[in-house]
Amino acid sequence: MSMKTVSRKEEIIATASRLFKEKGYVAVSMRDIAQSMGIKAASLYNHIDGKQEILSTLILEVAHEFTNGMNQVAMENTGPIEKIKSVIEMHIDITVNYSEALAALNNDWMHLENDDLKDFVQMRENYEENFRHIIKDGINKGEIRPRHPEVILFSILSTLRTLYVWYQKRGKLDVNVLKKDMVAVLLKGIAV
Amino acid sequence: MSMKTVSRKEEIIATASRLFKEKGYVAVSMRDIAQSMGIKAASLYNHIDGKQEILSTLILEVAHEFTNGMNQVAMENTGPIEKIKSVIEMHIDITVNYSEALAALNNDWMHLENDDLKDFVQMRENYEENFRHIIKDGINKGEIRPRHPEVILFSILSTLRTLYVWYQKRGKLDVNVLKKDMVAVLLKGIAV
DNA sequence: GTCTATAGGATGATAGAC
DNA sequence: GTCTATCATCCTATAGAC
Repeated sequence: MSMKTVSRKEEIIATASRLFKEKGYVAVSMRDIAQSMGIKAASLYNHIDGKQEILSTLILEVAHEFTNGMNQVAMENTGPIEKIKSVIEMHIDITVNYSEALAALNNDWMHLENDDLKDFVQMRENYEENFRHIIKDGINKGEIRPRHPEVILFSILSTLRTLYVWYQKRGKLDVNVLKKDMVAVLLKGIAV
Repeated sequence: MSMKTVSRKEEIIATASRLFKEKGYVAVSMRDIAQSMGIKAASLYNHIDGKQEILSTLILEVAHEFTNGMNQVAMENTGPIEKIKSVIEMHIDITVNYSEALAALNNDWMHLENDDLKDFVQMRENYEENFRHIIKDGINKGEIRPRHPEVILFSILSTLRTLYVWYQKRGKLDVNVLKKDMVAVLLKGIAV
């Protein structure tokens, strides 16, 4: 039985995530990150290549989680409504597990460079396209109301993507209550 | 009959808004803004006090719009559902009119300083508190389903606050169609 | 693995000429 | 109202001692 060993690199990335969440990637300096760890900025470079590597490691790890999660849902042998329910729950699970990294993913992805940027944008487009397909399928099968698919897609995704902000602020609601209410609100609306 | 005169200061703020939307406040330099206008950075200071003034002018103008809009809705002599409908429509109207400034309001408000920051946070809290009150009132009166009020509040607000991203990306849907579908989706959900 | 020192460049802002 | 020149400061990153 061994404790999980947190490498210095992982520690740097975790510290940076917290700072990025507060001020954003560009406004956080290597000195800020180092100071938060009680060392000097130059020491960081013994463990990482540079500031960019922190950002791309942080973002791409979570982006892959979303991509994998969505691909699994797309392959489920269930109906559209059940799939959307799965997407919502998957999104909530990832939010809870990676809550610190989600700010950078949502707000600082445009500061990725070269292939990292391309990969991220591609994954994001695929994700949305998968979701869009589920919604259109649901409308065709009469399980989803015939509203503009983009409005439905955008409405649900906005809520899910911003969840990390509220999940922290509101004293961490119970995950199962959150899933239940969120699914109900997004699927059934709020009006009686 | 005279054309609206756009002062140099307004031009600076409009240019900055566009740049802030792409890269964020911190990543945009005074040189970037000046170059976009075809002048040198030093010339900007003849019209504005500094970079901070651009940000605070930009954000606080829109923040006041939201505050005034919400205060008007709160004073309406109607029921909770009608009030929420009004909030949604008001939010869409402001999004359409100030689409360039909303990125900074949503993503860069933390870079405001001193009283500007305090004022913004205060306005935002009041706004949310007004909205929360409408929702709780609706639940009490049986017009809104008895879900966790924070989930309802967060779900609607997230969608409305992110609208500016989608409104631009999706080739500017017709505003009235958008209002109708958005109200329907948020109030009645998506499931048949 | 951390330090000090520093290179090399970008940044916000000012002074003063035109 | 815009320019050039410049200051003081901050930034990422590297070199080399310990």
